[in-house]
Amino acid sequence: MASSSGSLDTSANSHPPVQTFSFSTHSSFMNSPTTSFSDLLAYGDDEPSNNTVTGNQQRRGLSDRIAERIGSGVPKFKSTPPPSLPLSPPPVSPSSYFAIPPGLSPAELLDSPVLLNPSSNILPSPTTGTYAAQAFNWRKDSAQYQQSLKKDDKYSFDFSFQPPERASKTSSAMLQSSNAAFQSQQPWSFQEPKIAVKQEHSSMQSFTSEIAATQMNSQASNGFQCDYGNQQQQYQSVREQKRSEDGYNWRKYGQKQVKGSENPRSYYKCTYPNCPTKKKVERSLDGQIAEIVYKGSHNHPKPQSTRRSSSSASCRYPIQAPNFTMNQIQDQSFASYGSGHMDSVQTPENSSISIGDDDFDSQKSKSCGDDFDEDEPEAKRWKREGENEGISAPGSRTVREPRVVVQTTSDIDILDDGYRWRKYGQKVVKGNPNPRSYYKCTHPGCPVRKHVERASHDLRAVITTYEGKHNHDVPAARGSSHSVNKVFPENNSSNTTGKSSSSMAIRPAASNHNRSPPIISEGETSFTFDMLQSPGSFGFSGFGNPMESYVSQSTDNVFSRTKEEPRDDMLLQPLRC
DNA sequence: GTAATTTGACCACTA
DNA sequence: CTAGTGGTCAAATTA
Repeated sequence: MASSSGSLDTSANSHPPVQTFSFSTHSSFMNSPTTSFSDLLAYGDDEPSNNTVTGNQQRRGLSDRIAERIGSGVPKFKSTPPPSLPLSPPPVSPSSYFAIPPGLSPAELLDSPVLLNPSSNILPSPTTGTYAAQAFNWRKDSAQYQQSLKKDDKYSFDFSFQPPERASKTSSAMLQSSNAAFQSQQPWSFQEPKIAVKQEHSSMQSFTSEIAATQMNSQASNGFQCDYGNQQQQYQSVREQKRSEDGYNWRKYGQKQVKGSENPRSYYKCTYPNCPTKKKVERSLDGQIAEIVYKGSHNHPKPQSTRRSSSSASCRYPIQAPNFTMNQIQDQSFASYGSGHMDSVQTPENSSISIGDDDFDSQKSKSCGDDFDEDEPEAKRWKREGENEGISAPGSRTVREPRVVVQTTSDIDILDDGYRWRKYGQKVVKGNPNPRSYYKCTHPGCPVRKHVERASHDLRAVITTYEGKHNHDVPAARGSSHSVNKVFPENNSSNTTGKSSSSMAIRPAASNHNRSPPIISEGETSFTFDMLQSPGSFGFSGFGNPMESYVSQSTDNVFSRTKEEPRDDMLLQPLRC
């Protein structure tokens, strides 16, 4: 993938409104006006390794970066924790892009795995990277940024934009950031993670997801509790400190060069006692995250924002669990994917992922993708593990099932990911009673395929697995926003072989600019702010279907849609605290 | 001195 | 059964 260094940026202004999403303020939960978007952003960093980055680097103000980029430079963002975001007033009124409901911090939104999707249509497709792209373009310039950073693993991946000053809280700031985040073209687009490097994996796993996931987690654990008030503080504090990317503390317990990838893979465990969550991070040589895969779900709330100032280990885990945490939400939604980044956020329940080994196997054997071979094993394992670990504690869920808007695919569907797909098969694979639909990208010569199935564990969860990379751009948007969606530059890089992993890896946003907000690749869950706001609580109904639901920014009510799944039946139900 | 990271070795799983 | 690969352990190293 190309890291688009710079390219993204300036165009920021140009962000298509489409991407904009408005948060309608109905939800109480979002009420805290204070949270700034930047905070959100700040929340993002995930990499454990951040630590290594020098403080300066890490701390480097986002503003600086932005300045670099927007004005002049491209913010480098990558590994280091994005320092603060000094958001300069958005060229365009943020509001135009979207309004954040009071109480809801954009940052949170960003954090939320579910990215906001301006257009309800948008599905973050792993392959396309739909969401991610926009939201997470930040990293695009990563290369540059990285350079500035250390190159060894130590990079901090902090995704978080840490606003240097809370000033950023200002709505405008928030807006901007949000915009930026959501719009690929945002002024301060961050570098793309080179993730792209491994697009194969990345397609599914981009860190975007991670970010999102993590963010979500953050929110979940910390934030999404009904009382939002605290969050602000948390975030704030967080900002100041270097935070783990996803908000959790991780201990690296291994690193290895895996076959099929030039990128070393690092293994991390959540430092929280007895927390089974692990994650694997592949970084490109330049230090950018190429792939992140979460395994298991956290059985604890996210560490408080103040979290680890210094090293990851020190993180503090809040003892109290949030009343209503994203985790819960996630349970439904993200959890299903098992280990996705979402997992990180998620509670154990989450881990019930449905992607079964079988699935992968079947893919492989069944001709789905060549590439799968490589990925599969891992994915399988993790999935498996995830399943085992998986916990689904539906019972605890507060969240109601989201209303799912199903995009039905007829012959050719334009899925949320912005690409057009032709259904070419359907099958029940071992390990999952639910039929798996198989789709091919309709673009001539494009090898990308994907299959979608409902998680066996949780019908609400839809598992979408992408195979291959798109060798073309996202088709014209079907709705306004769509064009935006494409997140991942499938096209870009060299790898034609994209693998999609079903694992919930987060993949960094693709370089493509015009894409929609960050995406959780696998989970592909998004929810609209509306959802969030939706009365009752977060309304994260969207979460119900982690992968499936997307947030639609659109003013409409929230509704998550299940990706492809024909779950019409599902209705969004507002979450309640 | 403490804590985190690194790194080689070992183990388990799959083909 | 063997080889290959990935994941984890744990001692050594580094910060």
